[in-house]
Amino acid sequence: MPKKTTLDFYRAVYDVVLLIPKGRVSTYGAIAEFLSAKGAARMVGYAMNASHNLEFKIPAHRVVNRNGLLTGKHHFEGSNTMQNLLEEEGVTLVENQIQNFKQAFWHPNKELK
DNA sequence: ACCATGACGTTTC
DNA sequence: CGAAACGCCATGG
Repeated sequence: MPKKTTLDFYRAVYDVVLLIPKGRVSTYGAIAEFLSAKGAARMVGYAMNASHNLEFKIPAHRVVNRNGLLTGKHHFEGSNTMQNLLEEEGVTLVENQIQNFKQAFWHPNKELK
């Protein structure tokens, strides 16, 4: 069997992120856990950073940390690009913090795999 | 090969 | 409740 490579991990991350419904958000930890790489939440963020170089459009703005805080907003073009994109999709934000986070949180289903 | 860094998360103080 | 320490693992110098 072919062994897992980091590329496979990145690809899987993008796959999951693309599955996040519009107006919903997910977290690095949840995605990592879904990919059986629970302790590798940082890698998910790393994958997002690398996603800028890809031709695919990755809705990285739908991925936040477990607090519902837009920790990665500084990695987008402007200073509030991420927030604008989310609000445009119907997510309420206050001071880079997602309101009703529990409600907006979308968890990947293992059945989906 | 070693050390520092990071779009994270949990535990501890 | 806020800050720091630690664990995690890939990437770069």
